[in-house]
Amino acid sequence: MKIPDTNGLKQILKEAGLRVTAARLATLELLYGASAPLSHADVAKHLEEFGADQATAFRNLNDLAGAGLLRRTELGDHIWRFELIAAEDQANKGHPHFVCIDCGRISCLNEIELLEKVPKPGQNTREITEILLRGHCNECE
Amino acid sequence: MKIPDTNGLKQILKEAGLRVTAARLATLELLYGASAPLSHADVAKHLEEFGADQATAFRNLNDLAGAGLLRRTELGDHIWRFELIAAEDQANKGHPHFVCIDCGRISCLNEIELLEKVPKPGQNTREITEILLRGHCNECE
DNA sequence: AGATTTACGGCAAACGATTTGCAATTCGCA
DNA sequence: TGCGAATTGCAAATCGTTTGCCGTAAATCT
Repeated sequence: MKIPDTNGLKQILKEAGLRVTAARLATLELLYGASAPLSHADVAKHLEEFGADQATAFRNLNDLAGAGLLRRTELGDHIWRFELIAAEDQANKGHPHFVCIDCGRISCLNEIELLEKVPKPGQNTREITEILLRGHCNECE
Repeated sequence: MKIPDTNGLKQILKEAGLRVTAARLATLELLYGASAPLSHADVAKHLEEFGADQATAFRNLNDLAGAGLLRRTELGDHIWRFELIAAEDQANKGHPHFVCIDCGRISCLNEIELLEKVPKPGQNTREITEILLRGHCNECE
């Protein structure tokens, strides 16, 4: 994903009706560089290097999610994770996630065929909002 | 679902390698009568009438789930819920599950095409062991 | 640029859900 | 019936997350 420069990030925040602060810029920047959803703890740890507090991380993530910039998901391990809602992603519902049941790492899948395959409503399913796959990742032998 | 009598429940516990205790029998009985997954709190409240402790409820649910009698799910509200794994379900495991994030009910999908589509290992995924879909079911308007 | 308004950040304490340590009790088996 | 291991009760600890309070900084207006 293309990472906007600082001015771009400021723009994004302003358009969302949020004030531009160092913590928020750092949060957005981190998320733009991430390849999978990040937990509150991930972001908080990163922000601590800037002297920012856990509570700030939590509040900002929730604010950003509330403003529609982030998606807040729960992948089955009782930890909220946040990921940018990419422009091309806003149109559809989001991509499948993969959880490694050994190391817990989360990754994003972009297999479009899968997305198109699944959401057809069945006899029980009216609307599918999330696809989650579990298994073993390549790094856990 | 047909509810086994007390002897049947004892049998189930023994076969799972668990000791038969009053708390476990009450837990199983409650779950057999439930029409949707129950939370720890639901079960704990029920067990308190028998003088049993919260911790016992929690431990038993996890033990039963570990023994393969219950399924532990997360509906997106950060509360674990437990549901009996039906006999016919235990036999053919490996099919995708669908969780209604409104009522919590879990249904089994048997769309083979999906199964074949997904498990091809990607750059992160070595082996996929579970497919979980979340969304709204037809009965929750 | 300076004053004003108000959102935001820092810190610590509160919170609910879940887990754990430990001693006392109960279960299953010989 | 008695012993050893599994289970329980109780309280305290832990985890992820939220909140209150007050000082600070960002946006707006002049």
